[in-house]
Amino acid sequence: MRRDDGVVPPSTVRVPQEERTRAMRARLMEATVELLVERGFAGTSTTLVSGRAGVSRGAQLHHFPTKNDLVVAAVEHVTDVRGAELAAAAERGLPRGDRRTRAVLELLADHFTSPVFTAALELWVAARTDESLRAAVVPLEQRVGRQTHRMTVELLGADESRTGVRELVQATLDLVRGLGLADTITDDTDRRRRILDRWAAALDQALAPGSAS
Amino acid sequence: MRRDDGVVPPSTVRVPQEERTRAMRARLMEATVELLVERGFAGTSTTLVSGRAGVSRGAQLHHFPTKNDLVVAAVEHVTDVRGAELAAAAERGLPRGDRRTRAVLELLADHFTSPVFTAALELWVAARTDESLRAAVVPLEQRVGRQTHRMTVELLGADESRTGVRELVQATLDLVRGLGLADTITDDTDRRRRILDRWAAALDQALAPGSAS
DNA sequence: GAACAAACAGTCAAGCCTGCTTGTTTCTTG
DNA sequence: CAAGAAACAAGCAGGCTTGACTGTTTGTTC
Repeated sequence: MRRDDGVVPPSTVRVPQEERTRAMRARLMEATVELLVERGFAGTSTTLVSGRAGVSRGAQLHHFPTKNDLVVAAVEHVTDVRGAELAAAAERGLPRGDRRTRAVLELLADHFTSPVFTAALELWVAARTDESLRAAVVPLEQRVGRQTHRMTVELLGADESRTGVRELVQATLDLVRGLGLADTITDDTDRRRRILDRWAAALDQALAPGSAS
Repeated sequence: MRRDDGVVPPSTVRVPQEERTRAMRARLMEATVELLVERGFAGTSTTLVSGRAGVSRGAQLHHFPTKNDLVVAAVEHVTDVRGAELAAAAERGLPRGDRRTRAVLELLADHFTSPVFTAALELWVAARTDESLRAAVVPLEQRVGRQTHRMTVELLGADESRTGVRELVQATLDLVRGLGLADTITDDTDRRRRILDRWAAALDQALAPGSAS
């Protein structure tokens, strides 16, 4: 038996157990997302996850009794992380003038083509035909959806009190979701760029203070 | 051994073998789509398909040597059928005036929330992580995508020679794809209606002869 | 420092899925 | 009408996955 294989801190070092537990859960969830992206939901066996995370099978089953528990927790975890990253990126630098809308769309499109989206897609599709999974995914999705919507409204500086504005923002999010889906099996970057260019123009026109719905 | 269980024509009746073969393939493909919708890709075992189709396992393997062959053929089959239905529906009745755009969107949205879309979604997601499956799905998807695009342009009466029009049509299709995805785990009918109302307005404004990109 | 609880490691059995193999029926061709 | 080829039926074996079980180590509390 080797003691130190470079992954897990050797037990001779005193580390608070709570901290180790947290790290172990994090490794499990991250390994899960990686495998979700690489192999899809069905291809993500719990054995594979524990192997990649460097966590024993027993420990894994202790933290996440079932595969569904593990996968839902993993997607929720990375979604939160990614949401924070997105907010930070928006905070850092967004142009102020008429190029702002386009920049926001770029940010959203990046988000909806990231590994996080891919993992979430796998989860959605799996949840469609798995009752218990869906029960966990639907509320998660609603929460994340509302959050994303709120952020988009803010970034675009849209006035939701005007009729139709809310729907336009939602349409924008559904559009990037559709674009994200198209990008999963084919590299769609060029086409996406042109579409977003055009949609940014249409959006600016529709959101402009002067236009009526 | 029962002879006539009401599913397969009894062999005492003389039916051209070519016809029986065709019917058997059709039953297999239809059962595949049904199961794809009900249970997802991973849940669609070949045994289940042959059972539901009333076809022996040997016959199934004769027609479709692998699961991938079967699934791709099935989705292609229903896609063609559905495409024809859609064209027929468009042919029958579409308003002429300013409500035409909205009606076209309705048609598209119906298409992208139908069982056919669900089955195709399962196939896409599965193909993402299965090399051989993707090799078959990508060309199929391109063919269908181009066809849908062409039809949409025609139905909308859009002038693709103008810059940006092509991109708006594509955006519309990506939007309904995104809406279709959202509809798979939650009933999204009301929200979709409002979004499409608003999108139709934006589209009419952007496609109007007078507007510049 | 001793006892108790939680976390963890490794093994195992049951169940299922895929596709191959063997044997039978039906159609076609000379 | 006979023989060969194609289509079809059914069973089966190998491989994999899931989650449960048993025993050990680590941390906490009195």
